[in-house]
Amino acid sequence: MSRPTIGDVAAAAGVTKATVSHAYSGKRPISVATKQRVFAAAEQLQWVPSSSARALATRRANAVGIILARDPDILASDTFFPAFIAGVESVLARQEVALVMQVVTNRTAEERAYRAMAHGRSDGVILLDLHRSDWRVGFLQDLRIPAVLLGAYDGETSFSRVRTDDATPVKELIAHLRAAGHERIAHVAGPLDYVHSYVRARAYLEETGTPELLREGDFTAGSGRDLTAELLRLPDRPTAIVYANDTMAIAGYSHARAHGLDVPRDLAVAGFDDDHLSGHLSPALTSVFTDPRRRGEVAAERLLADIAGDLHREVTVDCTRLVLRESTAAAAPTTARPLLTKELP
Amino acid sequence: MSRPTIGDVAAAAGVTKATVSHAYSGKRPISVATKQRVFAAAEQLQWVPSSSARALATRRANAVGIILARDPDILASDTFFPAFIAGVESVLARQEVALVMQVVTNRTAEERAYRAMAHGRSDGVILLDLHRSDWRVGFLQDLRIPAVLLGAYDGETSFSRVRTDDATPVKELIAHLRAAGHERIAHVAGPLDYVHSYVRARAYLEETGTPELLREGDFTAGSGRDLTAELLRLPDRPTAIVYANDTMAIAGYSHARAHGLDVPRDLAVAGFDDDHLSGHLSPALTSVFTDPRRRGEVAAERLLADIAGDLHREVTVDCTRLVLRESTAAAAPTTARPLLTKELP
DNA sequence: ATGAAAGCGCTAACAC
DNA sequence: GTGTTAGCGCTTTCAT
Repeated sequence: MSRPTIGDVAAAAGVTKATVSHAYSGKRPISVATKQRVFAAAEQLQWVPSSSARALATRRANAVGIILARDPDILASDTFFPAFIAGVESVLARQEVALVMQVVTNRTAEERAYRAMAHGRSDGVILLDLHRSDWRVGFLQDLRIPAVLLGAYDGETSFSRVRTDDATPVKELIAHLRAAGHERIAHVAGPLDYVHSYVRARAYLEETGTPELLREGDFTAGSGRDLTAELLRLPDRPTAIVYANDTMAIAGYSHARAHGLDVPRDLAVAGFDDDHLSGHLSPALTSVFTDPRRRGEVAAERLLADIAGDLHREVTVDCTRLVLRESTAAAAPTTARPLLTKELP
Repeated sequence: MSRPTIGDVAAAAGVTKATVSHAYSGKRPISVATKQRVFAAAEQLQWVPSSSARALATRRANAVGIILARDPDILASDTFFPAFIAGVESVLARQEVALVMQVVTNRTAEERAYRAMAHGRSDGVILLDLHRSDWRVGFLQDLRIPAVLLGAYDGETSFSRVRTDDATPVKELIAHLRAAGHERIAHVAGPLDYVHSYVRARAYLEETGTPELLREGDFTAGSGRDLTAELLRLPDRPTAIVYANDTMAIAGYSHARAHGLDVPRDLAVAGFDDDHLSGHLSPALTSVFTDPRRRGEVAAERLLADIAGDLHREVTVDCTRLVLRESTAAAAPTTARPLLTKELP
């Protein structure tokens, strides 16, 4: 006995396949009596419509896709991702839409994956990690598949965008540090071809006007450590550093402390994205909560709307929030303490 | 112009659909010349086979599923999950198999989701978060869909299992603490109906024989804090606590420190799962690295093998590793310092 | 209110 | 080595 099909249910209920189909979809009136017979038969046979057959017939996969062109290692330590997915899923679950994920490692595979998404695997995709000039935007437009872009993508596009204001919290952070007396404030950015990194870095520059204190990292702990070391070796070293994520911030302040600096007394430190452990570090890390979960919800809602035909809208999610903690608590030193002078707190 | 189909390619290449199909699948010999014409036509039309049509015809979705019955909030702060997915994906990517994820919030939705997986959405599923007696095992057996169980599920099943030895690192940890002089060692477990929590707790009991120092948490920071408070209020309080995950451990030691205890001098603390920030806390947290990435790879490989017909095997992944750090570094106190006596380190 | 039949785009017997 | 012809299990006209 193989899996029951709609034909089996129809036979059992003494009707045709069309009736069974309509009993469920409600796309035409079915008498209560037969409806009941159909449901009973389906229940009894444990029938579930085949999603691939339905997908073929309706040209709807009832799935949306996310393709990640990240190194699996980076994915593994990413704090943004699971929360974002959780948000996406909480919306998709309501409509019984599935999420199809694919991680790819090169451009060819990525194109093929997007093509597959457009050709039956999914009804639309969410684009993450946008580059300032992102080939995927034009590519997907050619593929004519609905897409939602996460982030402040500035290029030409008619896709829906879900943006957040990353600039404001950076500026607030700097204002906060300034108010505490800091004058030399550095920024360790993420890769600057990412729009989100770029926006944060630009906000930093607009607010401070000190490009000589800007460094481009890659979100890994290693780059956080190395660039911190570089900044602290500067003749006129910064007394505060704002990092583009918490991982780099932690690695950075660990380095500073290992070299005798006290955080926040000798060096104030702030991260970005508010990792769930950041409040538990010691000193607790000032960060910017960006509500990835909520952004996932909004992106999913926006995509479903696009798929349903309500096209091309722009949504701004107001969800970033500065979380001030000990790592930026103290007043800035009047003179920067020298590095490499080991001393106990 | 709509999306090109295999028929369009066939027409353009001057052959039939079957030839196009076979040119790609290699399931029957096609002359080099026509093969080239076919590929050229496909390339020119940008044709990609429709995955839903193929799925219907072959009864293969070329996808595997993971269904999570977790609260989205828990998912969002889970350190295991992204790394595991990364591992799964790195294997699936090679075969161009997609990963279909669904998060469900109740049993009905969960059953429906598994049924959909079995009926065209996927070719097999990976079961996470196994309970000691898990209804899904029988359910999926009835559905006759390949499945791989992650963890030391002991119930009756013919599904493949990917197990790890969680007991040994717990015992090693306790031995380590004992060697440092600790005599009262407590354990804050995860929910005991989860097999992995249960196995760890049982190992703890076998090694210590002190059920009075065992508490059942739920992996959240809140439960870590509350149960730590409870343990520290004990007349003869523990001098060391082993937690079932890092989040509870952090919350626990933060609580202890807020009440005047020094970690590790007054209380040694160890976590489990080695969150990527745990090495950067201060004191750095002793934990057990469980290589979720590798387990994801093995689970995916095992599932693909099951799908391919190589059924029902049991794989043990030897990947857990004790990571000793400062939080368990110091010698145990000869007498436990009292709680609530605020004092500076 | 229901039935009959024609696809959706592919694969797989079965021919030759 | 290639063409022909049925399906896969649904949805959706077109009838009645």
